Amino acid sequence: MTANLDAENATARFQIGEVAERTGVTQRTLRFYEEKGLLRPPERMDGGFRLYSENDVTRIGYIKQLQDLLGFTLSEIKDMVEAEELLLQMSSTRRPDRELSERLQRAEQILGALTKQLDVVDHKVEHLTRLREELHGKITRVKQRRTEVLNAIEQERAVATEPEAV
Amino acid sequence: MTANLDAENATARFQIGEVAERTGVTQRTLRFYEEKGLLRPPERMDGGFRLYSENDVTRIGYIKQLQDLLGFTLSEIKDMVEAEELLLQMSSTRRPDRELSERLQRAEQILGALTKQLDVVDHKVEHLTRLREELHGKITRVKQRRTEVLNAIEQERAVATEPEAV
DNA sequence: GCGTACCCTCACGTCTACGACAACGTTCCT
DNA sequence: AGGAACGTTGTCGTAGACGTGAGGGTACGC
Repeated sequence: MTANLDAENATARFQIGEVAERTGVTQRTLRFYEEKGLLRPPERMDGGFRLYSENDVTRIGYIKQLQDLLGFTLSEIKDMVEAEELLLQMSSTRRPDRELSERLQRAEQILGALTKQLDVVDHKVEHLTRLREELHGKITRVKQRRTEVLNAIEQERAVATEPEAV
Repeated sequence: MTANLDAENATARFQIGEVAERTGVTQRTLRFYEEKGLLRPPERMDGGFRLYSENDVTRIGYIKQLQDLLGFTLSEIKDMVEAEELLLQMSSTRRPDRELSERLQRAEQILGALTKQLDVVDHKVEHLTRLREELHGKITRVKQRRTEVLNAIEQERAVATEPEAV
């Protein structure tokens, strides 16, 4: 049982400060995510310092995306990244066969999560494009009004400048 | 000075319960929005019951949109709806001229808010479409894996069914 | 004129997603 | 070996966005 040289191996590790800087989230947030199960507990140095992998860094970006773009709560995001986790496990699974039905079940589970995300994304895009149209309409109308007002000002100035003769 | 028969006049009024039901937000939330300046204080019946106009109802929907779709905070939304307010006032302004520069300034203000919104919408759409592509990719990959697993199961079954002769 | 459904204003509670210390240990460089 | 920079686990605080009663008034159909 070749120990746990699980997929990520000779890749670089970063400690929390660097990760925070690179991802733009605070150290507190990183620990918080870990505490909430959004990030698997990273490795530690002998002294207890956290060591994140490149993989973790991308996952953090993914979490931020789900949060900022889709407006998911952290507990929803947890489910999502768990699916992602499964996906990674599936891709790099070295157990060659056996438990085929289990692997199938995982695939279905991941598919479920992914299609759910896609659904949300599609809905959002749809609503946003609708909103975009509305905004466009409003903006052109306001611009119209603005030029009207500008013309009025123009006229007023002309009248004021003109010598008071009738 | 024809009293304040401001734009909304002989239109129907609804009390808070009905508005809550129609808009899908709680009564508490409606009062909260009012308290926070997101909704102008509605009229009241003699007894003090709130009376919302159709206009208010649409505005509430607008607020929800800004919150759910764009992820704005309520204080940001407040600015937005204030701009909307100005837009309505501008459209229905019966003061025919005078204060032209003021009207211009309002137009600019509204334009600012609207273009800001449009910016956010565009950014969101862009990011979302990118995310959509990623999801699509992942989904097809997982489906690929799934069919592989299904084939493997198929084969296993075939082997199991086959009589044990070599 | 009374019952019931609806509404009012406080005021405190809650949940999420962290921020901000305190008190203390670790690394690493010189 | 010592000190600056960095990290650790608590614990408490906070801002935003409401939820949840308490205690009481209002609308209106019968």
